[in-house]
This record gives sequence, C-alpha cells and structure tokens, in this order.
Amino acid sequence: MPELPEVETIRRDLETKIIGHEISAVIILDDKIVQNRPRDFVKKLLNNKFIVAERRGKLLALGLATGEYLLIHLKMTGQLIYQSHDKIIAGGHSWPRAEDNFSERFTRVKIELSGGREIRFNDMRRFGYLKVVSAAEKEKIFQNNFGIEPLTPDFTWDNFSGLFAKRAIGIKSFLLNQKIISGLGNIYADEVCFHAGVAPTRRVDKLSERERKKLFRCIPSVLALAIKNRGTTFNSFVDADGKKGGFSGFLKVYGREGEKCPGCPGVIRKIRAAGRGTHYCPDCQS
DNA sequence: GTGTTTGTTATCAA
DNA sequence: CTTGATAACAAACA
Repeated sequence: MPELPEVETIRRDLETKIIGHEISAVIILDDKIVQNRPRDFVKKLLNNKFIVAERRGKLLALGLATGEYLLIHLKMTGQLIYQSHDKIIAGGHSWPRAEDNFSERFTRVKIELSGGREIRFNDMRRFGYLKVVSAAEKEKIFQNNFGIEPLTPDFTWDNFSGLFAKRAIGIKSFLLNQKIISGLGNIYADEVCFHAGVAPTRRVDKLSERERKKLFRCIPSVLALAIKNRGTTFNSFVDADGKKGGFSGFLKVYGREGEKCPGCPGVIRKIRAAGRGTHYCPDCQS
C-alpha cells in the first residue's frame, strides 16, 4: 500500500528522470483511471513537459510547463514505473515482468517522453487515478484535502499539539485521517503507535502530554527511516525502477500477528480498529 | 463461495 | 456538529 514514504520514493525517482523531456505520446488503456475526458487529458499532456515533481500526503503532483498539474493517486495497488529505451539497448532490465509484482498486465496509462523515455501507470485494482488540473485547482486540493504534512517545517509541536483539541477519536483513526495528518496509511499508523509505545485503541483526548509528544516525534522518525530504505513492499509497491522497497524487514508490528514482540516477551496481536486491521503489542503499548 | 486486504468517500445512526 | 460503523469501489488470494 503506497503511503507517504512509498510515494516520496517514487517522486524522488521521477524527479531525476522525467523533468524537461517533451511528452510525445499519451496512451489511455483504461478510461476509468483518467478523471478528465480522455481527449482533454491527452491534449493537455501532449507536447507539454514536466518541470517539477511535488507530493502532498500520498498524492503526487507533476507540474507541467503550461502551469497545469498531473495529479496521480496510487491508492491501493497503483505503480508508476519509468523506463528508457536507451537502458534496454544498453542491456538494462526491461519492464518488470508479471511475476515481479504483476505490472504489465495491469498497465492502464502510458506516457511517452522524448528520447525513448516512458512512464507507465499500473493498477491491478483500478482504485487509483490520474487527473490534469489547473495550478489553482491543485492548490485548492492541497489546501483543503490535507492536514499537517510531516517532514516539513510545518510539522512543529505547536502545530501538531493543537490537532488533539476537542477530538474524541481513537489514535488509529486520528493517524489515518488525511485531513488531520497527511501521508500515514495502515502500515505506518501501526508502526508509529508501536514506536510511540501507545495502544492504537486509545482515544487521543485521553493521551498524556508525554504520549502526545512521543507520537509527535515518532511520526517523522518512522517515515524518514522508511524513505531512507525506499519504502515498504508488502503486496504490490515498487519504485519507479520496478524494484521493491527495503523497509519491510524493519516493520515491528504490521503483518506480524502471533510473532514475538521486538521489544518485550509479549506477542503481537491483531485487532480491528477504525475499520482496519491493526497490529500492536498489548504488553508494551498501553 | 467466503473472508480478507486497504485508500478514500459516502451514508446512516447514535 | 461529532463520531463510529458500515458499505462501496475493485481484484486477487488463501
């Protein structure tokens, strides 16, 4: 599941590869994925070029020379894979094969760039989307749909501590709510709770100042370490080169139901919280 | 055939 | 208004 670290990994990959190259072809294989009218989508991209790669939460925004933005959301199983013709000729890998995390079979949109470069949007479950919007619309979406952005100067204790006020919700739904905090999904929400030593079932308005501070510190530290390791591949995530992330082995609780807790003799439990599978150690998270 | 996986949004109920 | 619960979307897998 691509969350902030996975999307950031892709953003950084693409930034070095696609900026400044003219878009020479746009092929939509599945209309459902594109939220513009297909003809408009192609028209807005063709002969244009990407000049910047931005991210807000789990949403990618690739800036175009015309001032518009291509928004890309990977949702559950989306992949953005880059390939250059040169690399293939030089003996590099070709497109990742189906057995490496199903890809080609689920290619929904192809964007070809000058010089034999190409990015492909794959999505097995077709939850993800691509959409070209104006700079104003993109700004509006960034503003209205996303809460505080971890790993930015905005993420201060002053700003973060204010988010707890008058909220009678569980930590899990607090962390998953993109309008409160941007970028955490099911994996990192559980991991943050573990590192902070608080049970995901606790209500945020009942947390002590000390516990809130721990959460505040663990959110950026867990995310930063995950980015450093190029994200978590649990099911389908791959980076822009089609390679898996390296953070999976660092996961302390997610996907480890029944295993021994990494921090104490206890056993990792799995429950349902905020409608999601939720992993934690009842002994060291309280 | 059943249940499970989750990002996001919609809908309903307390 | 707030919150939680549930379904919906979609496709694959055990």
